[in-house]
Amino acid sequence: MNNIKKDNTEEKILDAAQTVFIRKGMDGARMQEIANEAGINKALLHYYFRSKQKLFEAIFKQVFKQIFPDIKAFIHAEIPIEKKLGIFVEKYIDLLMKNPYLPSFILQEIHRDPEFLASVIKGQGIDLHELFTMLGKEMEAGNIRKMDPRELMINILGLSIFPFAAKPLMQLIFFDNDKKAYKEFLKQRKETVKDFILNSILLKA
Amino acid sequence: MNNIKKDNTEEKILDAAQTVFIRKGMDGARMQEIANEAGINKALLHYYFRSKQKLFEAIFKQVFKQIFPDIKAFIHAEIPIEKKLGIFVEKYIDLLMKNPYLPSFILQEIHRDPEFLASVIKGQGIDLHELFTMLGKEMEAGNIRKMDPRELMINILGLSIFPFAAKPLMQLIFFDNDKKAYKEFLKQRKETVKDFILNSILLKA
DNA sequence: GTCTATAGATTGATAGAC
DNA sequence: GTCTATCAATCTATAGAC
Repeated sequence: MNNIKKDNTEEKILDAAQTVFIRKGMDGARMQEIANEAGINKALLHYYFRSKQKLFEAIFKQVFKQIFPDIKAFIHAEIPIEKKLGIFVEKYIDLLMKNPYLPSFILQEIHRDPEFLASVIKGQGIDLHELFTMLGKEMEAGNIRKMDPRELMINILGLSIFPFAAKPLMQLIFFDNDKKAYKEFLKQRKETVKDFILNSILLKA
Repeated sequence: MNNIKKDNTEEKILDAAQTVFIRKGMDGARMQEIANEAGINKALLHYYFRSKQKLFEAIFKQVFKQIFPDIKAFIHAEIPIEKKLGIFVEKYIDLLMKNPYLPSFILQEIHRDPEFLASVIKGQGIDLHELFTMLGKEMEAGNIRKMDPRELMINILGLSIFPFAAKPLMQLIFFDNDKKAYKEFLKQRKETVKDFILNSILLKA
């Protein structure tokens, strides 16, 4: 009963709005284009969602949840730290390969309306305390190099996200605009990013 | 004679346009706002630059040059590779600290109009061949771990750029929205990013 | 609930005086 | 070169019929 794709109007609008907003951003998106994408009329958008702003906020919240993968599940898993980090990187890059336009959309909107971003984050109750203490323990135990855990997290995110956020530019200057080659490169990064990080932080016995 | 700030109208327009376009992007920027910022009238914008599009293109080209620092100067310098990479990272992060909104602006626009991006890059004649062969030689000589030089470059760029591109989000979730603390964090990254990279790629003798 | 038609507001661009 | 006034196009939002 769960996998049956709803094809009621509200669902169609949400799907269409997500597509258009991610591609064009809040400023660039047009209600007409969203209506076309949904195969309905412009007025219906305002019937279901009061305004462009409200529709956008619904989409942003929905999309934003996706960039916080389910990390709690494996923070306390009984596996070595290098496995944990490896799984995180793989899951994250997998997510980005399925939604390659997500990073640039988020990066754009967090600058456009930081106050709204703050309200969304508050509403999500994101808690990174557990993550940091877990990393701290691994450093104390001498398993990984001692460093600011926030630095480590931002490095992991940067290495994973940047090639997607900057795709058109990187593809152009480093891969001669060869789409296939760049896609292959991104796929391989599930391994190379993992190696790059572990080579840097793992303390060789 | 060189440091005298031109205060003719064209210069004022270019300065104002850069400020507004970087803050709002092409779609979000308004000609009225640029005119206000420049302290002149809207009609004058169209007198100097024919259209919003032409004005934007002038700004983009101008801004884009800044993200390609003068690397040729030190590619062939007679210093060890770890020094070279260190200098590159430091220079790049310095540049970003002076222009913190540059990354998000570029990332936004390369997605919005990739064809224009391609024309700009062609016009700049960017050549990375020398850089790659230099890195290749260092790998052959056993000074750094063997890897795809494009991968190494993208990792360096990602580690340097991402914390600026994602500033509002990172500052919020990792630093409790403490502006000062995040700025200090970014400053320290001139060292920590360098360490993170060298720890990963340097082959210990 | 869904549509057509249109109002109301914003904005890029131009005309014309000085 | 610079300004005021205004046009023309675009876009969000609403009114009203079905």
